[in-house]
Amino acid sequence: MPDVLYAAAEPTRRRLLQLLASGPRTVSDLASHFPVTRSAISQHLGVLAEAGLVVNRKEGRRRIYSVDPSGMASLRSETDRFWSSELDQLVADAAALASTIRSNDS
Amino acid sequence: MPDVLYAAAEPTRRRLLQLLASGPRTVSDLASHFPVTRSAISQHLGVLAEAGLVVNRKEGRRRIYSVDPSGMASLRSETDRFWSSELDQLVADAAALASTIRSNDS
DNA sequence: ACAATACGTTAGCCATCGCTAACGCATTTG
DNA sequence: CAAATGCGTTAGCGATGGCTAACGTATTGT
Repeated sequence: MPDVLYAAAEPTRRRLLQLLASGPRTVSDLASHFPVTRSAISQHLGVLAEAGLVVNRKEGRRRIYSVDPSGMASLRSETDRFWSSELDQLVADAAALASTIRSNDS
Repeated sequence: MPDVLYAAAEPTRRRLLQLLASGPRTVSDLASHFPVTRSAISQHLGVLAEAGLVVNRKEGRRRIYSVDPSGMASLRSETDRFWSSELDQLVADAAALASTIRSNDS
């Protein structure tokens, strides 16, 4: 049970999840959006599946991947747990300060 | 300019950011919360600094690290950009389905 | 049956990562 | 002044990561 956040952090896998957000896709379809081999995409999908973020069903000779909502929910909760109230506060203060600076532009 | 999300994903660095959320801390103070060497922590802090997530000021012979609010804000925006409306919808549906199942418990 | 398609799997390469051990540099303390 | 403290830096090691090339396996089309 690998760390979902760690699995989702890799740039290629992030894009894969975003592509799958619009609906189920085949491996070749997904691979066509990347400069790397289909094999590489297949391995990335394997990592995502192992982390519980995607599932796949076989349909004829194609394998169709889709997002696993429950896995994504646990990813969501883990990121929410990271953004503690203190961190949120810091970010909010930074945003307020930035807008103050902007309003001082000459 | 390394990928902020990738830099923040590493477990030790995540905890470092959470520790720093409660306020500025010295390197030794931070290192005391981990099973690894102070050198390792120092290098992790270097990665976080390079990603713009933390800053440090020298105070006597101690170096005090704190969260860089603007860097954390960009991390925040990048995670928000990841959670597209489609992904949010999937997670929300999963939560609704889960509660439906729970209410069917015997 | 045979070729083509849509995959997964594996070996192997090279880069990166996290880490420790050892050292060096400034700063404070005695 | 010398010793101690608080750090950064570096070399080097083992492990992991992402990738390609090559091959194996179902499944479909002709």
